[in-house]
Amino acid sequence: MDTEIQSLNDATLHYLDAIYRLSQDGQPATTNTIAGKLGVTPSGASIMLKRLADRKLVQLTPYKGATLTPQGVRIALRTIRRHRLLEVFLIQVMGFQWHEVDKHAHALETVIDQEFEDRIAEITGNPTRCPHGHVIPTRDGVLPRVPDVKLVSCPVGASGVIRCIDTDNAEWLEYFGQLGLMPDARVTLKSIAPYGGAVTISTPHDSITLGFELAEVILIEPDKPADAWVSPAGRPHARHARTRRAGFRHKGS
Amino acid sequence: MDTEIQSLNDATLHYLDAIYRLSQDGQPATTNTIAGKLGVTPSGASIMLKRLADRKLVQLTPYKGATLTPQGVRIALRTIRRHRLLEVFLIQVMGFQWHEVDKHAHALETVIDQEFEDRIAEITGNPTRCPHGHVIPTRDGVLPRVPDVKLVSCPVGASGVIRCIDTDNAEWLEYFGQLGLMPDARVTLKSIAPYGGAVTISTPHDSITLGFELAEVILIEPDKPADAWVSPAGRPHARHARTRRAGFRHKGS
DNA sequence: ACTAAAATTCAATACCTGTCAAATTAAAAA
DNA sequence: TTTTTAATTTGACAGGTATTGAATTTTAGT
Repeated sequence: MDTEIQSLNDATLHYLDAIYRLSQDGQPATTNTIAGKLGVTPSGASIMLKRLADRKLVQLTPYKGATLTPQGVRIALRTIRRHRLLEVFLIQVMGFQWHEVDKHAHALETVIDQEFEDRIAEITGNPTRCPHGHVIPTRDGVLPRVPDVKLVSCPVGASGVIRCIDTDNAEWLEYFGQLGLMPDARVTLKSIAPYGGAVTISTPHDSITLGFELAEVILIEPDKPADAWVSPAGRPHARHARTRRAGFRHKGS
Repeated sequence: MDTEIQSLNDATLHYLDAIYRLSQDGQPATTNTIAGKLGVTPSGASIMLKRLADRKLVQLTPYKGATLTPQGVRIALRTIRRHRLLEVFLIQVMGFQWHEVDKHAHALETVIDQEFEDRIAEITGNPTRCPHGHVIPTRDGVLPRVPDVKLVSCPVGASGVIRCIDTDNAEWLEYFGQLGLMPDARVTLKSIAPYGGAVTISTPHDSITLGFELAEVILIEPDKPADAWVSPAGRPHARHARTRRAGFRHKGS
């Protein structure tokens, strides 16, 4: 009610956007990663973080990192909604390719207003996901939960439907596009070489091998819920990798 | 070659845009009018003008006014092209109304890049005029000449086709829209009350009376070229009101 | 030509976002 | 625990755009 998005400028919105995405894993966003994502020096980011904290948009613990306040989250989700709606629009209406839209959406997301956002949403048919599969926050600022899991955290043999290619790297996206690895594609995980090695996937047409780093950004909705997966020893896998550092533990119990 | 548009920021582009349009009548744009158009104080505009002059984008004569350098013109025309293409796009593709588009185009014109401009041009079919009828500069920076003349500078009885409603006042535009006074409408000038009084116009359907200030923004392409008009005394009218202050002289000789 | 009014510029200052280099704090290694 | 390394913050400063209010120049009126 107090701080409204119209009164904030590009820089602020981009910071909030970045912080939101970097802290989605539960960990606060660090000064360094924020600076990296925004292309400024850590000093610059540090100064700006303090300013945002003064404005009660972020919760800052010096030397530890930043999280958004509820205010900050609201604004970040608004910007993220605009970004993702724009991406849909840019592909659907303007004929851009999916690896081109992020940069344009980034430039536009901070200058469009509510009227424009609403118009885009209407024209594109109120989509719930962006072209890469990220969930679009609703108009009233809710980010719906989805059952997406990392392909590489599924057991070998698992199959499902790609829901999201979770990267903003245009080159990677172009490559994924060429391979047909995009939302709605069916995939089966064939093998993962140990210690971050190559990942082999099959689609109805192909067998594809990717580096681990690349494969890691593929999110799927598995045919069987994660709960049903059973490890060789007969124990169910942990549902989320969130609370622990890695998705897999290679040592028993 | 030297100063490229990508390296310039919003403020600079908006200034160049404003100066271009204010100096289109041949007179340099004054500090005051620039400030007024941009919503800043004259002091602010003055400072900025000096900065633009340092960058060789404007030709500044202190206390007299500013004109764009060829560099400045190039950039202004680029921005104006983007603005007007965006206006077409906003109506044609996004369904906005013609009195709404100026503000959105203004916000967007400085953030889109060449690729985006080209895409819009293509989608909208490379229009030559914006929805209000202003000529769109070509991609290589040429503003085509058109035979538009002020309706109120035509002799009573003249008729023609509206080519441009030359204002960015949203309320006026909405009103003109309601009256059907927009590009392509046929009109005949019925009367002009002297000393800036009411102007009466007829369309195929209506007879409309407007205040002089409002009527002044209507530009038409007359059925007969201006050269053919003959004043009561038998001498042809001046072709352009440019070199003199007013379109009309009420005193003889 | 002289004065009053209007337009313009200047001076001092502010805000925002950034930089670099130095100081500080936290985390990791020995 | 001490030392080394990495991450973060601070300080000093810059660039860009604005403000207000005072000084100046131009224009218009008598």
